[in-house]
Amino acid sequence: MSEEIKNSLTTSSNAEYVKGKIPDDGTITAVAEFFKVFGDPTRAKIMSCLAVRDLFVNEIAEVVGMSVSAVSHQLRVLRAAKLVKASKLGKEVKYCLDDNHVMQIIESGITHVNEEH
Amino acid sequence: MSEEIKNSLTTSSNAEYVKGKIPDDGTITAVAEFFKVFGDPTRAKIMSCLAVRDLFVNEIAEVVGMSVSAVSHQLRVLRAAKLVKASKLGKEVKYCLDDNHVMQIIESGITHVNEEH
DNA sequence: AGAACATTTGAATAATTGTTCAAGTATTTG
DNA sequence: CAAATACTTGAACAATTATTCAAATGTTCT
Repeated sequence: MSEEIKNSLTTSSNAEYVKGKIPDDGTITAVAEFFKVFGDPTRAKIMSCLAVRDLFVNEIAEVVGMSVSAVSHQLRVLRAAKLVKASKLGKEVKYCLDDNHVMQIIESGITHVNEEH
Repeated sequence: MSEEIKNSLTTSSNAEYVKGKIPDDGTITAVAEFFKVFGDPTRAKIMSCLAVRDLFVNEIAEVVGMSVSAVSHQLRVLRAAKLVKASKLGKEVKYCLDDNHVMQIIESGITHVNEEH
């Protein structure tokens, strides 16, 4: 059978079927955007810290071993993603995890990387 | 009480305590690396497709609306991360998800972005 | 062997991103 | 009020990355 006829019967309809089954573009973009936030070691480490205990910015900086400025920049990203929450106490700012399943997601990542293939 | 003395009692030990409780740097880096792969809309879409049905490269390209070359480049990333698997059938290559909980992770992402705050 | 097809690969380019440094805001303390 | 502290912000820079384009590989079919 010629390639042309074969394509008209199989290839196109296979793609068409899948197109109708996957999430819409907006959802997929949002999900990718969400995971991108986890995809940086500094941010992942910050979230791991806050899973243990609420901390001030300078404490986070000490734990992750980076400048306060660098940490602050990343905290802004995490705040925008609604993954951490800030509360001002005097001149200090205390940060905590904002989302119940943040740590659940990180842990599923840890589970994955600890598996051998 | 002076800041200096206060710091020697509280700030440092708080950071020290958390340092001992978080995963080691290697694990955190690996986890971040893992999530980075999910953090691109093209790759997320490709994985969503393969969750529906195993597909050839040209079919994936048609579904995601990108060039075969661009898709092939991303498939290489996904293969390296052991998230998809390739099998050659004649001159075509069929791809499928390689990992049981790939879709589980994407779905936890979808759940998150669908939640209102 | 040669043409057609499916996929991969490498180099180039444009865009995004993480960190640093310097300066800014806000709060407390002497 | 001035100095010190805690944090944020903006600009600049280096590094990474996604896509495109052209060329290469490998397979099937005549």
